[in-house]
Amino acid sequence: MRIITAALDLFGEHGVNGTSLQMIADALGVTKAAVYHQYPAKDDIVVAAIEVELAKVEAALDAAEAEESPPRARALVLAQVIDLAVERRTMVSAVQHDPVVVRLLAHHEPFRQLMARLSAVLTGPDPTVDRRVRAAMVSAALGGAVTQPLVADLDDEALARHLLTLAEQLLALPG
Amino acid sequence: MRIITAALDLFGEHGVNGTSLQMIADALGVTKAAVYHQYPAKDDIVVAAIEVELAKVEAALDAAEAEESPPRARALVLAQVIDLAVERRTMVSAVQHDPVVVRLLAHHEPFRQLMARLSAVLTGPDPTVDRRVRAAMVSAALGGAVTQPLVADLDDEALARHLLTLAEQLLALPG
DNA sequence: GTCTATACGCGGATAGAC
DNA sequence: GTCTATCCGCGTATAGAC
Repeated sequence: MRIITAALDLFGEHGVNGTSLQMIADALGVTKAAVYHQYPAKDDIVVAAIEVELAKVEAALDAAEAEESPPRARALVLAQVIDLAVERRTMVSAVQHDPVVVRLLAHHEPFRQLMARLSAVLTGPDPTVDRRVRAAMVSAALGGAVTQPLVADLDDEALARHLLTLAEQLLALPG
Repeated sequence: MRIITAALDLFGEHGVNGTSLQMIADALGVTKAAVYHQYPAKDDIVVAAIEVELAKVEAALDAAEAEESPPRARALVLAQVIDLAVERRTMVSAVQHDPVVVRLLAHHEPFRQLMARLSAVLTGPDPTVDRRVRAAMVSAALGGAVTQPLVADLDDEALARHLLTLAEQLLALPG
């Protein structure tokens, strides 16, 4: 678990390919071999790290899907996901687009289903093309906006508040 | 120039760290040494590749900044940038968040100025916090949304049209 | 669980011939 | 401009002792 924490920080800063097992071991003050004892291969560390983060998204989805009203479900998920992204700005944005992560996730069925659930909540029950593009934009914007220099000076609370308002506004369909 | 083209494709697929000079050389059907003859180091290839792409953004900015009306300038830039992003979906999204690229761009003054100009056009002459968050979201959304599975089935023209409408909507300030 | 030691390949990079 | 050949370091991974 300490390995996962250290790995996520390093992945965020250097990317997965840019993070060696030596770096992870150094961050923990142990040797590479000690790390290998817990995870037989580097990919296993990556998968475990992603799972930890996605578990939080899954919890948010579970709560949201218990809601009756789609707009209310959407609001719940947005608030949670935004908090997660804002809290760990660098890591979320970097890992989300990392080619290694993308490849692992594309082949990982549980993750694909999770993303499908997230998309469904964001688009609502009637996923027109317009709503799908909106949902895609919001997904990308939440993960990506948090690292923009433009908003680097905003504290977490303020950034999260603005993002939530604007994401809601973009998803609401006065189009 | 062929090197840059090949490199950009590979960077998009594997990330910068995941792309070796051997891969680039193989893609061109030459040896590593031949590549080194034109670019003394890998970083030089990365910088050159980024410059090629950013030159297109710069051209759009030049045209836009000649406009009198800020909203009209914004619309011009948006249309251009969206076309660029949609046209080369994978590459733009991957390279934009690549840790190596991010680090190079953070230390490269011409790049920083270009990004500042882009931000200025997106926020308009009065960059309130609200407008800055909107601009950050749009920046992130344009580069990131194009690779979302949600919109993978849309053709370039349709995706670009929707993105432009929604980006405009998000930037317009009925907030 | 953690260590030392080591294998093996591939990474970036260079020298020098054609 | 492109080649062959080579250097060196670091990457992942394993073996085996404590």
